Formats: sequence, C-alpha cells, structure tokens
Amino acid sequence: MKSAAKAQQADDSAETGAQQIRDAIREAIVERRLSPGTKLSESDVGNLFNVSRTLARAALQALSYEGLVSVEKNRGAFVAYPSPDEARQIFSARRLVEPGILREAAARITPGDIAHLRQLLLEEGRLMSERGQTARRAEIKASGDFHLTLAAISGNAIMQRFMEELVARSSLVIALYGQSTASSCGHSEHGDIISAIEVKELDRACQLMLHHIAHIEADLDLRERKSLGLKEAFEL
Amino acid sequence: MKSAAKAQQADDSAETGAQQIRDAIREAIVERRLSPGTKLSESDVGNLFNVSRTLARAALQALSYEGLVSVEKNRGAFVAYPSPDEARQIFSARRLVEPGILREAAARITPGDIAHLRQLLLEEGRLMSERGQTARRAEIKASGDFHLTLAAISGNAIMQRFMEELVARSSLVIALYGQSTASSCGHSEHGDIISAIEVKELDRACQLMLHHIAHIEADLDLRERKSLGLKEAFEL
DNA sequence: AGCGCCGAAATTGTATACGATCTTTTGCAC
DNA sequence: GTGCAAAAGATCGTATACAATTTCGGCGCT
Repeated sequence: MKSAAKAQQADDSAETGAQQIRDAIREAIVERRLSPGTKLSESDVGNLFNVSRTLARAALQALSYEGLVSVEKNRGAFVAYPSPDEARQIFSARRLVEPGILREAAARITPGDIAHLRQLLLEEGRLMSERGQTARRAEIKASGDFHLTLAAISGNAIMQRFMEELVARSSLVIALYGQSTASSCGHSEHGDIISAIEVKELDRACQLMLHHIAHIEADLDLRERKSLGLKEAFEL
Repeated sequence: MKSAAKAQQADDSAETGAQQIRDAIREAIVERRLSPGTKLSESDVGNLFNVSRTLARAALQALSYEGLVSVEKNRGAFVAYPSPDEARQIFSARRLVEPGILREAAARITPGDIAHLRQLLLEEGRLMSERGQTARRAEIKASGDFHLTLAAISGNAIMQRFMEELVARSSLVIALYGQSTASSCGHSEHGDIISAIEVKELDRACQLMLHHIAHIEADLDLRERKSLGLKEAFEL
C-alpha cells in the first residue's frame, strides 16, 4: 500500500478526488521523489491516477497556488524550481513567522502536546539512524512535521496552513540547493526547542528557533544554476 | 467600465480567464458588494461572466483556497462566513506578521516608496470625506492597500501574498462583525506609522501597527450570530 | 550548410455532457 | 392536520470532446 495510485481512504473532509491527487503529488514533491523542474503534464497525471484530465488539472492548479508547481500558460505545469531569491524569501518568511508561532504555541501547549512532540522526535531520530531511500524520505517528512505540529498547537489554522506551505517549499529549496547529504533539519535542535518551551523560557526558545532556521539556510548554496538544461542535463 | 463582466485587460501574467473571474469576484467580496453567506453557484457565476461552468468552478476553488469562499461538498460555494473564532485567528495572524513585515519594509524603503504611501493616504482621506456607496467601497480598498503596499515594499512576495489573503479576509470579518459605520481602518493611524518609519523609529512603528490592528479588532462585536436565517433575516 | 517558413503532433484552454448527491416538493397514510 | 416517504428538481463531481496554442520536424530558399 505504498504505490502512487492508492490513497483510497475516503476522508470525509476531502471534498473531492482532486484533493487526494493534490496531496499525493505534494507528498511526492516534499519527499523529493519528484525533482524540481519535472514536467507534470495533465494527461500524464490523469493517467497515473486513473482520473480524467479535469481532476489532474484541478490538482495541479491547487499546487500552483501553494507554490509547489508552476504552471506556464499553454506550456504546462512543472514542479517548482525556486530561484535563489525565492529561496531567500521562503526562509525570510520562516524567520518572520516561526518565532511568533512558537510563542503562541507555548502559551497553549499541554503536557499531551509535549509528549506528542517528543514522540515525533523519537521517530525522527530512529529514521535518522536507518539506511535507505525510504527512511530518508520519511525522515524529511518527520523533520517538517515538527514545525507543522508546533503550528497546529498554536491553534491558529491560518498560520498552520501558511507553515505547511513554507515547509513544503523549503523542502524544494533544500532539494535544489542543499549541500550536505544530511537531511533538512538538525535533529538535536528540535529537542532543544521543546525543552526550552517546556521550562517556559520563551525568549530562548525563539532564539533557538531562529538559530535552527539559520542553520538550515547555512547549508544551502544559493547560487544561480544556469538552468543547466543545455547539455549537462543529459550527462547524468 | 465598472461593470462586473469587464476586466478585459489582457494581463500577460494572467494564465487564463479563470484568473479574471477570480479577481473580479474577490474584488466584489473585498469591497463588500457580495455579502458573507451569499451563494455562488457555479452555473450562475458562469452565466454572469459568459463562460462555462468549468471556469467558474476553477475560480471558485481558487477563492476557496484563499479562504474567501467556502465550498461544501455537493452543496455549492458560498461567500465565506467567518466564525468569530476564525476572525480572531485572522487578526491574531496579522498581529503576528505585520510587525515583521513592517521591519523588513522599513529596511528597504526608498523615498519613492514613502511618497507612494503618502499618495495612497491622500487618496484615502479624500474618499473618506466623500459620500456614497462607491466612495465607501473605494475607501475600503484603499485602506487595505496601505497594508498591502507595505508588504510589497518588504520585497517578500510570499509575505505579500499572505497579507493579501489576510486583508481580504479581514474585510469579510469587518463586514460581518464591524459595529461602527466607519470604514475598516483608522486613517490617521496609517499616517502615524509612515511617519515613524520615515524617522527610522522602528519599535515605535511596530507599536503603532499593533495598536492599529487592535483598534480595528476593538470595533468588532465577535459574538455568535445564530445564523439569523430563521425569521429575522426578513425583517431588514 | 545555414536560416527561415510551414505543417503535423502534442499539449493546454474551454465547453458540453452525463452521472451522483443533495434539496425540495408532493402525496399518501396515520 | 401532521409526519414521513418517494419522486422530481437542482446542483455539484467527473469525464469526454473540441478549439486554440505551442512545439518540433521537415522542406525550400539564400
């Protein structure tokens, strides 16, 4: 039950099948099974999920709104290829909002939430020690889930959705510009942040968060890739 | 050229006709020509703009993603009717991000930008003194444009889009829960914020911004409206 | 040989058609 | 007269069909 065309769980909140396709593609992008720049033709997507082009199109347009795919008029949809400038904006936005989310989350956090976060951390750590693509992908997802869970705890659905977008796009940026083979997030830093929240040291938690984001960003090599589609693209 | 079915300007960035419809409807919502809860059937929208249901649907789904309309499965799309809790979340989000945007904007602001902002303020003040629905609507838009322009100056396209969503949804909230007949924003407060930025008193500018948002929020009466669709709805 | 023009193939943009689901109304029984 | 049930109507969900645009290969011209 790990194939692309599964995900048949009839989530009641899902308004339509397009949501499922959207989620499946987003997951594939976030987990870096789909590389930036990959063309996502409506027909191909439709065939892949055994639905009509209509639904495929709807899913792609939704993803376009999230900034995960870029649709060019009469040319098609592609997995987003964030420019270095966009990458900077994404992390700038994260620096701007994550401390605020952290503060709100800390104000409403319950012991259960903390337990949940630690659970996530444990899982993340376990995946880090494992080998293989599958574990690596799960780790990427778990790493983002930490930030997402924090947003969920904040109780603000709007900020939560915004963070979902930022985390997803961050994954794209890291896929494009990340240098170290290590995953997206320093694992220990997550734990430090939880600890700081737990003892109500808000300012320190925010500092740690900013450090954490800076740490991720420092691993990037934000230089213009000359689109490399001339001939190098075929030498892999 | 103020009819609903105009907006024929072939913006090159517009990927399709659905964008135009989306923008037209959004404008109508923000300017409060469309009241919260109004049903937006796909057929009606399509007929209104002389396009097929396909495009109407695409536009409505895009607006759904922005939180301006809510689509209920197999029931249709409605102009969003934010709950008091959603309203609080919207303003909570604004309190969270607007100071940050302000700081970034202040760091990059040019004399030209300041002139532009003052121009906006002038226009806003002129509209305030005018009478009539048209002026009132233009004033609402101008009032939001101040915050949007600030976001644009910050140079972060992501935060700019986010602010667009927040401002638009704020307009809905004010339409629903606003008490004073006065428009959405205290006009003078905008001017104070610009002045504070101009003299590089960032902390004071942020304080003013927070005050400004609190001021808007204080004008709201965030109590559950019992959907009022029983009989009171016909007594107006 | 190189450059530019033209037509076929592919892909997206939009419309229409059909099926599913929900709402409303109507009619019957109690 | 009230209440429930079934059918009619309306609206959405999805698929298919057609039109417009782009892309790419080939042909002719310089």
